[in-house]
Amino acid sequence: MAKLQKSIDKRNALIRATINLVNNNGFHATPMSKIAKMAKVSPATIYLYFENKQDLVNKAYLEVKSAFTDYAFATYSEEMSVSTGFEIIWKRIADFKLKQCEEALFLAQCDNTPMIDEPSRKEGIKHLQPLLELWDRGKKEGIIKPISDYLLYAYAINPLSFLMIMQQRGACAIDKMDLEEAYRAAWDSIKLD
Amino acid sequence: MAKLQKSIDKRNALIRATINLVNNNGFHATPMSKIAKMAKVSPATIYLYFENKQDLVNKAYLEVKSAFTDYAFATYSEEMSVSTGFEIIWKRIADFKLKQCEEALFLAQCDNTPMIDEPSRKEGIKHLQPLLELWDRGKKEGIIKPISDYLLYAYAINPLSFLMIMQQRGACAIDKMDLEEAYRAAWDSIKLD
DNA sequence: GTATAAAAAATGAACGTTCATTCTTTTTTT
DNA sequence: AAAAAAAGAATGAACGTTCATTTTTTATAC
Repeated sequence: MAKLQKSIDKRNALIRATINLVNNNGFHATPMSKIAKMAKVSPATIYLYFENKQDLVNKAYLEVKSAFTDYAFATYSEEMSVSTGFEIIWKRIADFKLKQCEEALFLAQCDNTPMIDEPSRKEGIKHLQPLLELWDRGKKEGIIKPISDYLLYAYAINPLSFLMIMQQRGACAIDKMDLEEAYRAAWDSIKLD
Repeated sequence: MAKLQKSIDKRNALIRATINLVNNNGFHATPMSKIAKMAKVSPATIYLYFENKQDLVNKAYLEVKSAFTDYAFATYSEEMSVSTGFEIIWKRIADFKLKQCEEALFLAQCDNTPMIDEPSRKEGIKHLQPLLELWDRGKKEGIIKPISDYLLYAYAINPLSFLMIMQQRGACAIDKMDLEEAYRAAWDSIKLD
């Protein structure tokens, strides 16, 4: 137990260090030596936990993505109405993106650069399935616009990524009012009529 | 003339090569030697045109950003009504983002990573001034929601970046109908009432 | 509990490679 | 023939990864 515990701590420290450094410097400007230093570990030790640098960043991506979607769907259940379900999910996503900025910023960087390899990227997308199913249901019930998931995502979810980045850079502060407003805009842009 | 012409050609070739390679590999995974090769130039020659690699990518960013905003505002004039002006600008932005994918993708990557240094990033933002002024006017006239420019941008413009990236990755194809729909959603989410 | 040996985990130094940049020479332009 | 532009080769630093050892943990015997 003690042994396993310790290993998990180190693994977590490595992932956290990776996220932090990649956020500030980008993937290729983050040397393994710095990751090791921040995680208080020898560079060689990283290779006991991960195959190589690419594997480290892929795993970091997938873990953060999982944490994100787990959080997003934690209070949602398929019995909810489409509009309630969407509101619940949207607000959880907003919460995550604006409060767990470090993780959210890392995901944004992963999604906007060639940093993550294609298989891991594909794997990451799968985690959004519950949202896509909700949208499908909404389309069948005539509540949500019959347009592609990409368009729905672009209108309703993606604006949150932009706001998160701006807030993270200190360009603006998003308050509760803003979020209420943003939620309404999101719902208005995907609901039918 | 011949000499100057030749120089500008080489400079352009270097910028284009940078954009292309950075899009596919990221900034730090794009060696000067490859940029030189793609531009059909010796690595040493790059340093006759740019101070160093950072300078090269900063200048590439600023030039693409200029091209983008020039295109966005080319058919807009301040005499137009707020709603007409917005429609004109929005559709030009959409046009640029979805047709000049290479440039647009490069900008997205610059805006979402620590690749560009802070002064150049600040400089790049200035180019959006006409849009911000239009929004100011709209707010004063009671046509546009009295919320921060960041929120307006997040709702109305940023979704286009997401769609561009998805289309570029081959995940989806955006057609004229989609764009008409997206425009309406954009306007609905920022207009007052 | 304590001593001991085998196994596992962790380390710092070293290796080979790659890269941004510079240097020296050659080619082109004036 | 002088000056400017361009080139390829060279340089030194930084990087990802591996190697040879050392330290820590685990398992076993008393």
